[in-house]
Amino acid sequence: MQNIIPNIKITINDKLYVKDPETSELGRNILKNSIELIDKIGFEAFTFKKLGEQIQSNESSIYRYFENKHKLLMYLSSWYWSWMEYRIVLATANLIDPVEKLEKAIRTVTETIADDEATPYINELILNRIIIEEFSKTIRTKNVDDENKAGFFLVYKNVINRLVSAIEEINPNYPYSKSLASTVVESALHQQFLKQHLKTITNFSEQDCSSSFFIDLVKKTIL
Amino acid sequence: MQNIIPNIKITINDKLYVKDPETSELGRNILKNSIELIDKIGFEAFTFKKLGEQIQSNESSIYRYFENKHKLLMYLSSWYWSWMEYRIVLATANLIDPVEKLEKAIRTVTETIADDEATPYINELILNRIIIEEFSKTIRTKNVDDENKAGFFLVYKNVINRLVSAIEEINPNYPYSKSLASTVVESALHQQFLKQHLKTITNFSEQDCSSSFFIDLVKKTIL
DNA sequence: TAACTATTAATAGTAATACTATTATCTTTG
DNA sequence: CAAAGATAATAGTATTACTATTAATAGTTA
Repeated sequence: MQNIIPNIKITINDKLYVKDPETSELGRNILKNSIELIDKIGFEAFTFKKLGEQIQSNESSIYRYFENKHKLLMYLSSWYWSWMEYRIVLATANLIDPVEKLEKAIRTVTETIADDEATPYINELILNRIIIEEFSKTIRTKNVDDENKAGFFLVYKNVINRLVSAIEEINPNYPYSKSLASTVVESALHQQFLKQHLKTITNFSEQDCSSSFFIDLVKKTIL
Repeated sequence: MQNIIPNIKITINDKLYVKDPETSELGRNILKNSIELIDKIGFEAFTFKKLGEQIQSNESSIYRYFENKHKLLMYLSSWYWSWMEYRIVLATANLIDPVEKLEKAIRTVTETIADDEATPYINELILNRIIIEEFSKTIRTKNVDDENKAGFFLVYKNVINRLVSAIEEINPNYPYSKSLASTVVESALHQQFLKQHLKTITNFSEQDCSSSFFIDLVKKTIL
C-alpha cells in the first residue's frame, strides 16, 4: 500500500507524551530513531541515553517529550493501532457483501506490512516488527488497569471492535464475537512471531502470511 | 483436580538452575515464595533482594540457585507446561473417540485451574495466574533464539504438539494444525487475561471459562 | 537592537537494580 | 572431630531510570 491520503494525521492520547513529538524536528527524530533503536537492540536494552547518543542529542531532552520509555512504547503502539484501524476502514469502505468486508478486514490485520509513505518519520515496516516483538509489554504490566482507565488501549480496542462489527453483521447470533475478534488480532501477531522464532509450532514460514488460516477459521466458525 | 499420583516428579532442563531447588529446604522455599511474590508485586518489581527478605534469607543465597530472575521465571514456566502436558496425558488416556480426546485436551488447556496438592511448594492456582500475566515475558526477549536452541521451550512445544496430534487424528488433511494448536494455547491465556483486565473485548466474565468457545472454534474449523 | 521566551544541551547527582566477591558461620557426614 | 558443603552477612560495582540545575542557542516581539 502506498500514499494513503498524505495529509491524514493520526491523533494520539495526549497523556502519553509531555510534549507532542510531531510538532518539532527533535520530536520527529525521537520517533524515527526510537523505532529503529528498539528494533535493533530490543525494548529491554533500549534507554533514553542510548537514543540520545544516536540522535546526537541529550537524554534529558528526550525526557521533555516522554515521561519514560514505557510511555514512548505506548505512544508507538497507539500510533500503530490507529494506523491499522484507518487501513481497515479504507480497505472495507463501500463494500456491500459483508463476507467480503470481513475477509478484507481480517486480511488487513493479518497480512505482512509493507512500508507506507504516509509519514516520513515513521517506518511502518519496522514499527510492525516492534509491535510483533514488544506489544505484549505494553499490556502485561501491573498498571494495565490504570492505563486502561486512562484510555491508552482505546485504539487497540477500536481495531478489535471493527472486526466484531463485521462478524456480527454476518452472524448476529454467534455468541463469542468479541473473543473471536480479540483472538484473531492477538494471534495474528503471535503467528508472525512464531514463524520467525519458534518455527516448529506454526505452519507458516517467513515469507508467507497467515491470512488464509484466519479467514478460513473465522468463516467456518461463524457461518 | 486433586492428588494426581503424588510421587510424580517434574523434571526441568538443568540449564535453568545453578543448583536444583527441589533438593533443599531453601530451594523449595525459593520456589514457593517466588511464586507468591511475583503474583503479588509483578515480575518487573520482583527482585532477589525482596525475595530474600520474604524468606528471611539472603539475596546472594538465591543466586546460588538461579543465575537471574529471568531464569527463575523460565523455571516456573517450564514447571507449569510440564505439569500441563501431564494433565493432558492423564485427561485423554484410554479415550477411544478422537473427538472426545481433542475436546478433553482443549478443555484441560483452557479451563480455570484449581490448586492441585501434588507438590506442596508449588501452588498451581497462583502459578497459573503468573503464567497468564507473565509468560509472554519469557518468550518476547532478544534471546528467544538462543534459549530456544538451549531447549527451554521444549515443554511448551510439547503441550502444543499434543493438540496437534489430536487435531491430525481427526483430520489429517487440515493444513494449519500447528498454527491452530498454538493459537488455542496462546489465546487461552490471552482470554483469561482479557476477562480480568480488558473486559470489553472478551465474551467471558471472571467466573466463566473459555473452553466452550475454543472447542466450538476448533471443531468447526477442522471437521 | 535589546529583551524576553522557548527549546535544547551539558553536567551532575540520586536511588534502585542486578549482580559479584569475600569472608564468616553453621550444618552435615565420613 | 575434621573436612566439606551450604548459607548468611557485608561490601562493592556498573548500569539504569530518572531529577535538577544551569548554560547556550534560536526565534519573536517591542
